[in-house]
Amino acid sequence: MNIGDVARQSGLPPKTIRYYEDIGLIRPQRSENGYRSFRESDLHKLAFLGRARALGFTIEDCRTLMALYEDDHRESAQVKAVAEEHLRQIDEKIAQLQSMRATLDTLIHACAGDHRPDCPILQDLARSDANQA
Amino acid sequence: MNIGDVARQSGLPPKTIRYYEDIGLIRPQRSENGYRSFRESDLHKLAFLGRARALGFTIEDCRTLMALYEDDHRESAQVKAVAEEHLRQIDEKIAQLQSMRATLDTLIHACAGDHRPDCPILQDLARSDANQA
DNA sequence: ATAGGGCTTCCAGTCACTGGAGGGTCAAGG
DNA sequence: CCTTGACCCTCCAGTGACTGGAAGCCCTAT
Repeated sequence: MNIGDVARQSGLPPKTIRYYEDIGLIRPQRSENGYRSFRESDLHKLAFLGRARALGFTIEDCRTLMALYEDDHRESAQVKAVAEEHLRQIDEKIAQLQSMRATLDTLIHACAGDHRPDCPILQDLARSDANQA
Repeated sequence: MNIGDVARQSGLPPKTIRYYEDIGLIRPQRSENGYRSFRESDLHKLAFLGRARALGFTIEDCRTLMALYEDDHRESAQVKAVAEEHLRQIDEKIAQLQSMRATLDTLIHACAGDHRPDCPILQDLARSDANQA
């Protein structure tokens, strides 16, 4: 399979697939003409990577998860630990975003949004106390 | 005021302040020794920027918001539009994260997390259907 | 022979900083 | 007067995970 085929089948752009080879996540063979030649196992790995990335795992997490996947002597606790740490980080980010969202929503509702210059949003951003939240 | 003073007062690292000058968000004067010399108005702007960034606005949004802040003929509708667009993006991101979170949480709960290799998390990542969600 | 599509590599850019090297400035203490 | 330490300066490179584009080769069909 050429890169275009695996791109279609894995849903990943060719650029991304080349990048994954660059950073050593996959090692496709080469045809005589220099084209990358992907086996089923490469496609499988790319699909794995695509799904792990879709769950928000970092590339380094993906590397770890793939290594665990290919390690017959893994313990599921190792996988779970990676996933739990990631979940914690997601929760943190969600909390951050929700806090921003709450402030922003309040400000937006306080703003008339008309032709006049008076604006509570700008007033809040420009307020002179030191509170960064 | 030197950069250290404004850093302490604004809560922004000196590096960030220099960066903001680089990209034209502020224009502090210079002392004879070459040091940046910040006026109250610079400090005010930096505080404004810090708060806008804390609400998740991009640098380009900050630029727009600062311009509006300094424009006596602004209409609050312009500010509100920027804020509303940003809110939409935050909501999108929250939704994405919550969807990841849900999947991840399910997988984590399905995983024993013991010394055995069997792991529903890896099984899911390696499943052979094309569903990327 | 040429046109098109696909493939290759390499370089640069994204976003918003952050770290570090290498060096100048200033006030205080010995 | 010298040194120490805390400042400050610029410039370059790196972060994460790609993405865009240029320049050029390969392959098939007309």
